[in-house]
Amino acid sequence: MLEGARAAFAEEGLEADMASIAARAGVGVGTVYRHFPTKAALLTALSEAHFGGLVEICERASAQPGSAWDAVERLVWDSAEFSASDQGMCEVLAGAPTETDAARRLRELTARLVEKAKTEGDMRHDAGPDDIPMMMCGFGRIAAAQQAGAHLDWRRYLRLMLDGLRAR
Amino acid sequence: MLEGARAAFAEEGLEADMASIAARAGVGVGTVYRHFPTKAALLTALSEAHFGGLVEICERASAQPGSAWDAVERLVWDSAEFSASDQGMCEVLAGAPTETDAARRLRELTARLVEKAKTEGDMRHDAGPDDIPMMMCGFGRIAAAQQAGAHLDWRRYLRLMLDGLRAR
DNA sequence: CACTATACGGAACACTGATTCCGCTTGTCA
DNA sequence: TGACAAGCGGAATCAGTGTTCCGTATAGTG
Repeated sequence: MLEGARAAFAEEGLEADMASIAARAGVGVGTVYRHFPTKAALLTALSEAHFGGLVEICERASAQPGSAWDAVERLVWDSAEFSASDQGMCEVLAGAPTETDAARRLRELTARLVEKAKTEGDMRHDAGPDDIPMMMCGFGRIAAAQQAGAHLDWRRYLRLMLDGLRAR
Repeated sequence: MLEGARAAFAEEGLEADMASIAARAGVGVGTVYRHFPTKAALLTALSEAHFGGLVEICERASAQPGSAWDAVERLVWDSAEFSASDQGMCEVLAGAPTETDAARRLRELTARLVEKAKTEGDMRHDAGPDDIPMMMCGFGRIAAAQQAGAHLDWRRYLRLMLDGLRAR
């Protein structure tokens, strides 16, 4: 059920309609509504799961040996790879800051890492706690556009952005 | 008429409805349709005008004395300032690449400037012709989100991005 | 097997927003 | 002044999509 919805949002973006979601899940729309009261609730559940995955990626990156900057690069690339093929989640990343537990956790973890990388001298001294979320917001837009056919390249975007964030 | 529509899109974004547009123009919806066959046509006209403004900014920046890199910085900041307060145009910038004369012209001008800045050695050697449009795509998303209340900062975004684009 | 409870599918409904259309106003001309 | 044309406003219409509801199928039970 969740899997079908995920597939629908992933391929069609957030405007995927309930009929399409239900079809992919192999059920009728009524059945979808028996599990989730609204489309928004369904999307929230999916987003929360995705952000949970991002938190895990972030924790894994933080735990790895090496500098905080290495961890930042690692989490950014892994998060992007984890999200890029999912149009729906890219649109969520590009949207207004999500206010769920996992999203808050994520912001906290990235802010901490940024702080550490600054004190280690690898990140520009004026980096702020929201720079990673901001970068991922832009990433979401560019990845979604790319998936929709624009000839943009999110890997290139991240390369530029990370270079901009690194200490000179 | 165009002015009313511009105001509506600027404040409410692209989802501003025809009733709101008509109201701001001080006319009925029928009158709007007497000038533009569809909402999309109206938006296209507005976009074309905006891109015309961006082309002008770009030409002015290119013509100024100084390095090509200076011109790039100038055009990026001026374009952003020119667009940031208009939610509708930010969404257009963030959307799929616009296919109008002015937009194509703009891509051409920025690509030329990038090429020049590279040969002058101020821009990273692997910069591509679409790097400026890509940057402005991200800008559009972040500026629109900021205007909608998110605590993001498009000036900061551009600062990072430009630093990423500059030669080390 | 007959009966009931549960879950399901998808047609019907409700709402939103773009587009159309018609009666009315306003200005022009004889 | 009265007939007519042009332009206008905004109610009516149409279409797309989220949500509800009900007849039907299924599984469990005595």
